[in-house]
Amino acid sequence: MPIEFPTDAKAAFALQRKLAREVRLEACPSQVSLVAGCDAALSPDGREVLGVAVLLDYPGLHLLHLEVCRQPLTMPYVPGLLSFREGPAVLAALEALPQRPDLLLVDGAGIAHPRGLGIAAHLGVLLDLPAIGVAKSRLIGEELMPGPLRGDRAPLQHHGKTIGSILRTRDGVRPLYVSPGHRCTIAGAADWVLACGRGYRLPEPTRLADRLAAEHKRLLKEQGEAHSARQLL
DNA sequence: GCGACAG
DNA sequence: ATCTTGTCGC
Repeated sequence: MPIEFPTDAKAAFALQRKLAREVRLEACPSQVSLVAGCDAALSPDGREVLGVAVLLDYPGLHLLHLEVCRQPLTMPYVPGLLSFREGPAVLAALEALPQRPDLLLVDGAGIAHPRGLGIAAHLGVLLDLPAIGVAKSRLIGEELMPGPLRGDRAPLQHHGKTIGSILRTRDGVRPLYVSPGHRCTIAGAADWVLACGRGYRLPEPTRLADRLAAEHKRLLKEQGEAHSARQLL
């Protein structure tokens, strides 16, 4: 049974507080040759979650492998409980990768979360992999703006504590909210996100996972429409 | 009670 | 996330 992802909100809260204690903020890996990225999308009918995991080489950042896993949607979107909605499908995709990555970049928050366990931290702990949360918008923390140039960063603080970085990954473009997920430091997380960048706002791992998730969803939609058309003829 | 709120 | 066209700027 998927004890990792209870459907009940009470159980989910309790599990987050428990797993948050297992998060380790240590030095990020120095030797990285494989980087993974993950994201999710909804199936065309909105009843399933498409978990997507990609494996890239480093520092080349070329796509080596793509894995897509479909799981039934069991939870509505509730801020703070995202991992219980997308986690099952994304975890399955990550576990299906042919090799274990040295680092994982996740579309979503790391420890910059109400209970310290955003989806990047949740997945990082479950897989015991160095993980980084790369969010496109803020979940918690003060909205301090970094400088306008790529690489500029401002501390993401909450209740006086720094929990991540607001990082500018492209000149003059909206910053990303980066926080460590597991086995990584706050500074190291931002450094790795920049190191995995290829000129776009999103670092390659999550950018590819993002794009391929949308691509796969579109394919499913076309297949569904073709099937419906045949039924009519 | 009133706002805020990853994807 | 998802619904959606054109449009301003490098």
